Amino acid sequence: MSDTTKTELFIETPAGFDFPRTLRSHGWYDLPPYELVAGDTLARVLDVGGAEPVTVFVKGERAGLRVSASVRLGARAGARVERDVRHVFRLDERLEEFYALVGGDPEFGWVARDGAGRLLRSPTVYEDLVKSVMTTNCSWSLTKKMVTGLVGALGREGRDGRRAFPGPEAMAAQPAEFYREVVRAGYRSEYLKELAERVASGEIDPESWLRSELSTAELRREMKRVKGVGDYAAENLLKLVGRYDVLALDSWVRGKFRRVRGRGRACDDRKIARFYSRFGEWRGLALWCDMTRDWFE
DNA sequence: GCGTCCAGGTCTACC
DNA sequence: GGTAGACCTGGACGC
Repeated sequence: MSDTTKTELFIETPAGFDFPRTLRSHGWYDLPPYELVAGDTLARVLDVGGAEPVTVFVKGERAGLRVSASVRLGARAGARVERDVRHVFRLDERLEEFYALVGGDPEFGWVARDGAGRLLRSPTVYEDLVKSVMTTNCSWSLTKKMVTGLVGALGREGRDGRRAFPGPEAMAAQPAEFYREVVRAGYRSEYLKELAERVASGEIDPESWLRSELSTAELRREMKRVKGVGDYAAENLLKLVGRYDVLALDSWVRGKFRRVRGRGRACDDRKIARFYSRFGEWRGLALWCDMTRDWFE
């Protein structure tokens, strides 16, 4: 239940939901507009359709999330905030089948017990798409630099000075030089410009991927029509829209698998795929939980 | 200080 | 369909 007429909302979470684990489920919490405050609160600016964006602070409590907004919210803005918070923490995602599957596995039972498996995402698929392009072929520090530059330069500013993630229209209005010189996106600059233009014009609708009836293979092909989105980025996005029958192997996962499961010996992708194949349509999520287990120990 | 390597890959040309 | 080479950037590392 939630009260949308005040600046504070309480949103119930599903049984077993683990706030810290979801918050730090992967690196997104470390990229603007997300900001970790005092180690246990997620701050972020949300564009809720009003004259100015709103900063919200989300903190985990027993059985729910406490959401504080920077300004008094009307009913419509409050509903938007709740929708976005539910979306980014995946509160409506049904994981019972996954937990039943891993619960019967001696090595993966902890996943269900600990409430793992909810991957933090952005309020829009568009934001996840842009960020995914910015994670490719570079260090994490460069990804942070690019995202920080983009948000700092183009994001709408809230009352407290924090900025929202820019929408496709704002991004499409910038020349490729902006992405090269300000965002420092290098060869990705043309890709980002083209992506923003295609989304702003309606040629591509990333939000539709959330409810697409295409098979995972077909949706993957659709995602890869975006320049800058290859196998890894597409599969990462598939996970973020709730398709877990892909692995999204990158150099970090390959290295981690080698250390955790391969006894330090090099493993090719087929071996990694075989290892998680017993989890069927949930193999990508099982892989991610397995590779990040030590983050929370 | 400088050069090299490589990181949460992808694209294009070519076979 | 598979593969080689190019591609921006910036931090780490060796010298």
